[in-house]
Amino acid sequence: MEAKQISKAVIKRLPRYYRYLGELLEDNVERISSNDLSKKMRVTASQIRQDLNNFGGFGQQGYGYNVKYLYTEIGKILGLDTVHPMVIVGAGNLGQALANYVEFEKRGFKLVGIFDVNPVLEGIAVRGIEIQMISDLPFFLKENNVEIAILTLPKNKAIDMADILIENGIKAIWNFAHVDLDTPDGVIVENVHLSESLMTLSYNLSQYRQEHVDDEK
Amino acid sequence: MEAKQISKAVIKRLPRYYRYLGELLEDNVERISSNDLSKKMRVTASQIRQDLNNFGGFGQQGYGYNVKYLYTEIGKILGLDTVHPMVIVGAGNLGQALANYVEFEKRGFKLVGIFDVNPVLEGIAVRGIEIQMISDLPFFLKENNVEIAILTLPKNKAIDMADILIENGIKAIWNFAHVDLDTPDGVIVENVHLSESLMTLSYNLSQYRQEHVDDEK
DNA sequence: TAGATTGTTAATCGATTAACAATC
DNA sequence: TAGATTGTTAATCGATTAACAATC
Repeated sequence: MEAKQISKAVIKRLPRYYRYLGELLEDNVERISSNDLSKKMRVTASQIRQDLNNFGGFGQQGYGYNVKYLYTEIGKILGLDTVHPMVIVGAGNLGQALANYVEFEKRGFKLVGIFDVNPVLEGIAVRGIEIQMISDLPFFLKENNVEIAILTLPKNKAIDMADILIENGIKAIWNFAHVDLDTPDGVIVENVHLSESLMTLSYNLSQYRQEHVDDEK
Repeated sequence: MEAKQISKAVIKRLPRYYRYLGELLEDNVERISSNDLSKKMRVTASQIRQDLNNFGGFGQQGYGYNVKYLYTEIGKILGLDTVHPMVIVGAGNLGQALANYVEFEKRGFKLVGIFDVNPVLEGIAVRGIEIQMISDLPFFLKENNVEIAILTLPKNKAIDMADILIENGIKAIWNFAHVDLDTPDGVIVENVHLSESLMTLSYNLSQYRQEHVDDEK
């Protein structure tokens, strides 16, 4: 099974390739060279060729890459060729907003359940899906073969909930809580730390201003 | 003004240090060594010391780092010691969810306005702030000295809106639209590409399953 | 003073870019 | 066949880790 380990940096770039190829496909572009793509994406052509060759030779000398083919192949690599049932755990503002994100469905991420710890929310429907209590979770996850959980609970509740999710067979947590979850081998965590992203923005803003103090008259 | 350029990797780690130090502070921990912090954060002590020394010598030999002092200093570096008025542009589900994120206010990010292009939304209040139309934006931004815009419009509208924002003095865009914005020098973009994050999760999930096919009986 | 721990230099590791032979 | 462009090796660049002298 020993596939050559692919670096995280490469993986993080794959969805962006996928997005650009999707746009080219919509524009009915049939083929593209690494050089042309590199100009669009503002990366080096060398990087594109290196990245893609981690997964196989998708191109053809003298021709470039077939857009449709490459798009499909990257989709497969990203696991977008199968349907992933998902649940949202935490039906607050963010949880509800994500529940309404129809984009995900297009990529095979199918929301099948929404859960919360707050009894007040029980039975309220979000995009046609009724919010359930955590007590119903174990049965529901098994019944629906759910592997992905979106965790949008506040941080104090998120840690315990992660344990419950893992106990009940969840294999991947998309974590929006401001904590680092500690999970066993075989359970993946992908963090979206919004406040950290905003702080990075803030740093860059302050930084730029400091560097250009002299510019002002 | 020529400060040594600090790498993006370091910047991305700063908010995480800030978060851990904040937690230590809450737990009334007075000092911590790079070694102890490294165990908590699961990074090397060497990296912590290297990272911090980009900004100055915050520690003391034989003692370690004073938690409160270091927390404050990193806060300053991140620009959290000043108030940043912000507007949300795009009052859909995600925009409204972010509007309700009180966490941000604690860090100095103050939501002052919400805008949308859809006339139906005009006047509706989200957390006490009435949604305004884009026509009111130029005056509002100047009046309130707004430098940060949260862009939560669909991608087809986001590009034009970014131009409008920049024309009206916005210096930083927190971009949730699935496009790469093209901005002039001096305007910062921080992307939150949710679908790309979810695809990364999907890749890792598929990958792990493939690598462990043999494990199943 | 002795022990602890930083700040910083040097060594290693990994990722990006450049170059070019292979080949469509 | 000639031109274009990939796949891939080699060179460069940057980031991480290790080591240790400086110093509290």
